[in-house]
Parts: sequence; structure tokens; C-alpha cells
Amino acid sequence: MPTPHPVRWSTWAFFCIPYGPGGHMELTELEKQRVEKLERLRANGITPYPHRVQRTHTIAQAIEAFETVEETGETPPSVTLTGRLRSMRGMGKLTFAHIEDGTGAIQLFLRIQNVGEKAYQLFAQYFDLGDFVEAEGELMRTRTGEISLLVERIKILAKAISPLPVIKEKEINGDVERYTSFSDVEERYRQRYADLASNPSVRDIFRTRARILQALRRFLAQHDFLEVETPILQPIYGGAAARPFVTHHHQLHQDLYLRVAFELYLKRLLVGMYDRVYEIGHDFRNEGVSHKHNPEFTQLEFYAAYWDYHDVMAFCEQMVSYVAQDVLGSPVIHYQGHEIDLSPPWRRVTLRDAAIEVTGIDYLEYPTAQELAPVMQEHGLPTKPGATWGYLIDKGLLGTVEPTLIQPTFVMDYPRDISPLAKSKSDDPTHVERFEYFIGGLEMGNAFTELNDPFDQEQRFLEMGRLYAPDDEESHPMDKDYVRALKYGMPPNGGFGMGIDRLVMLLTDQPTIREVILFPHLRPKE
RNA sequence: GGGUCGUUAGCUCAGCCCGGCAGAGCAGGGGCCUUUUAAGCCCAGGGCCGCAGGUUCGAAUCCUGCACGACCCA
Repeated sequence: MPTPHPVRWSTWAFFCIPYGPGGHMELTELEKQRVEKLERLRANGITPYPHRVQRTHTIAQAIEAFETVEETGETPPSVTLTGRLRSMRGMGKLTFAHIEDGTGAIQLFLRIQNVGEKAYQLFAQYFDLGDFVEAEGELMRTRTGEISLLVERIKILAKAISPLPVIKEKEINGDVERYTSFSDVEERYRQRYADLASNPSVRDIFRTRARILQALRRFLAQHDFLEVETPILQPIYGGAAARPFVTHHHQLHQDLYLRVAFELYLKRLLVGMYDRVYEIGHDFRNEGVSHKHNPEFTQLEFYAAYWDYHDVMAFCEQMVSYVAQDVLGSPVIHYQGHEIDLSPPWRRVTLRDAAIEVTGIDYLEYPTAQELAPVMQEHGLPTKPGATWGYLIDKGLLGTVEPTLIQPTFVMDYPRDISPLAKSKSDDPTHVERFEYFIGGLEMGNAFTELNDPFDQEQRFLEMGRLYAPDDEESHPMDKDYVRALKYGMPPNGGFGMGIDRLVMLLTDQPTIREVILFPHLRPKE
């Protein structure tokens, strides 16, 4: 017996809920006025939400076409354009308006003598800012020289009931002065659709974001990387020191974790004889939110057989500067007042040297947590009771160094106990071949020469279990299947992770991660 | 987790210090207007002042708590 599907139920509900004005929507005064206009349109035999559209040109195409015929002296073309009404300046029997589509904006020039008295009255009385319209006519220039559509016919395509925030701006000597805006940060995120609809600069951020992802994929493809997809729902999480989200599969009676990293699955693929794989997708970390952290964020990870972390560094600096060049036209970027040159080679410094440079503390002189913690406290650096040596170095020392790393910097060679998946340095078993890299004071990513010795790997998982309690957020549970994979043999390889949101912040000069995520996580309002 | 600041009309904000009728611009409504572009002019309207409590004859304003947000610190 099939269970009733929720969609069925809502179809049923659809017939029970009174539809249209007087239904269950709560309307403001302004919205009620617009519903009234919508009803008046219907009363005049006009459907406010028609099915089909006749567009001959995008606005950008129309402007280009007009500029072409202006040069050749041909007759301007008759076009049908569509877009959202952005401004209206009614002057009695004449109205100027602007419409905007995804490609640009153009002025409409409506005269009663062209569109006819009835149509003009309907437009003037019942069309509002925010409505989508279709307008047909001939392109021309007004007396002030602005390319405009002299409208012969105008039709509503979709009525907007809620008023969009109106942004008025004036150009003064090339500078745009904005008279009002939609700027309440919280409301912009909660109603991102209204934010995007009224703030073109916000739309630009996400166009740039898309181009960054395209450039990354192109660069990786050019270097023979295969894009793959691995599970988001995982029975055992791993690959990063992070607290996971837990969910549950009802039929299988199985708890599942949303992945905190792709790492362990991607490296299984190297066992399976793919030499170079990468994945771009979401990681989920059940941690605090901040201007640099969203619980769900976009990550790039790649693994390349026969590389070590030096090869990964060389590839990383090439890739990031390629993306900047492709998207911004230059490897030199400007982030929050800093000029940053992404051209290779980037500075390489060991974690130890970086820590000495910034904090004055050589952590090798204090080889245990018991010795290091008091020294850090003397220097006014944060510590945590019960923290391991590696944790103190990572959070306390590196955390202090991080904001100073404005120009791109590889910080190399990390303590072993916070790096359970990286290969030890052959001349120093207390450290591993690992780097993190920093740009603009932001941690951009993490990489290592990957550990491929199954016995060492099993040992590391066991160490993590001893060092950290199972519910500790730094804990790293044993993944027996991953160890089993390593027993079949995994080629030596270099692995790499990068926070895409942070890269987008950098290349769009945004101070917070929420500005580069379309729908960032927010607390429920009530 | 701590500190600072904020939440007033659809949007952007003033009013708060020093308690006394709830304000402006834009948007919206009515009127005039056939080359405007922040169009203009005239008229009228629009509010749970985030929520709850307290002080007071009287609270948007002072006090306390809470919610949400921003920034800084941890």
C-alpha cells in the first residue's frame, strides 16, 4: 500500500484554502492596494500572470542593435522587450519608465498617442514598480540623448504584490550617489531575493563567484584532474577536526553524519587507480558562525598521485593566480584596503619560524603542553585547559600569526598530533609534511603529503582516540574501511583543500562570508 | 562566552542626552502636467516605536530582562 505523498496532500489542501485576495496571506496596506489593482486588471479582461511571452531582444541586444543602425543610418528596428519596471515618471499623457532584465536596463517612452488611451490609462493606474512587463515599439533617442523604447504596446507579464525596496541614485561626475537603499544586513539575507532584485552589486558578487568556479574547474581539467562526487551522508565522518551534524536514516535505522571533509573518500579513489581527482561541494561543520564561518560551506579538495606537498604548493600558487587573472584580469588584487600580489612564488615559512617571528616563542623549546601553556599565557596568548601540545600551537600560536599573513604565505610543517592523515617528516617524527596557506589574513586551505602507510594510519587513528575524548570536537574516529583501502596500496600523493567561499571573499573584496553565500545560515527570528 | 552599538512607516533614517500630540525623504493614494531621469507642484493617508516587565500623573525616550542583528574581544 503506497503511503500518501506530501505533494498529494498539498494538492488537496490547495482546493481547501481560499485562493487569491482574501486568502491566508497577510497583506500590508501597500500590498492590498496592489491586489486591488490586480483585480482591476482582471476586470478589464487582462490576466496579470499570463503564460507566454514574446521577446525579440534582450535589453543589451536591443541597445547594441540600435547603436549599430545609428551608425549605418538604417531604420531603427521594432523590438519587443521584457523586464521589471524599475522607475516611473508620469507626466500626464506621457510617462517615462525604466525596465530591467538580466542584461541591463532601458528607458521606456510611453505616449498616449502611441499606445492608445485605454492602454495608457491601464498602465498609468494599475502598473507598479516591480511588475514584469512586455513592451513593443521602436528604438529611438530622447531629447536628452538616452536610448529609449517608444512604446506602441505594453502588457503585464507578472504583477508584483510586495513593493521592492526602491533604490534611487544620481550620477554626479561619474560618482553614483545613492539616495536610499535596501541595506539592513539581516533582512537582506532573510529575503535574499529582494536583496538581489534591488542591489545590482550583490548580483555581481554571485556572477563573479560562478566565474571563479568555472576558472577553477577549467584549470583542474587542463591538468588532467577528474571531477568526482563522493557521499555527503557518511556512516563515519573524517578528514578534518570538526564536529559533525548527525542525521538518521529511518528505514535502515542508521545514524549518518553530514561530511566534514571529502578527504577519506577521495583518497580511496587513488587506491582505485585514478591519478588525479577533485571534488567541489559542501562540507558541514557543527561549529560557531562568524564572519569567516558558515555551518555549510563550499570546499575544493584534490589529490594527485606521485606529488608531495612541495608539488601541491607549486600547483596551488599557479591555480590561485590563474583564477585571479581570469576573473579580475590581474594577479594583483585589493582586499579590505590591502594590495595583495598572488603571482607565484609565494612566501614559504615553517610554522615554527612564523610563530617565532610573530610571538617570539620557539615552541620546540617547550616540547610538551605542560611547558608550552604557561609560556603562552605569559605572552598573553589564549590557551585551553587540557589542550594538547599541537592544539596549543595550532590555535594559540598560529591563531596569532594568521591575521598578520596578508600576502600569500605557505605555513609549513605542523605538529604530528593535530595532523593524523599527513605523512611524518622523514627527519623529524614529531612533525608532518603539511601546510596551510593564508591570504589577506584569512586561512584559505590546508594540504599535506598524504599518509599512505596503513599501519601508521591505524596507529594515528588510535592516537587520536587516546588524545581526545570521543565527543571532543577535535576527535577523529577510526575509519576501518579507509585503513582497509590503504592495505591494497595507495600511491604516494599530495592532497589539498581550499575554502571556496573565502576565495570568493578575497576576489570580491567582501569582509564577511555571508556576503558571498546566497542563503547564509541565520537564526530563526522568533 | 564577554563587551559595545543597534532594532521607530514598505525602504533609508531623525526624534532618545533633558519623559509631555509619532517625524522626514523615497515608495504608495487623489489631483495637475506630452522629452523626464532623485522629474516637478498641490492635497490627503500610512506606526504593536523589536518583545515583556518596571519607574512615573504621563515612556519611542529612563531602568531591568529577553529575542534578533552588527562590530570588537575570547
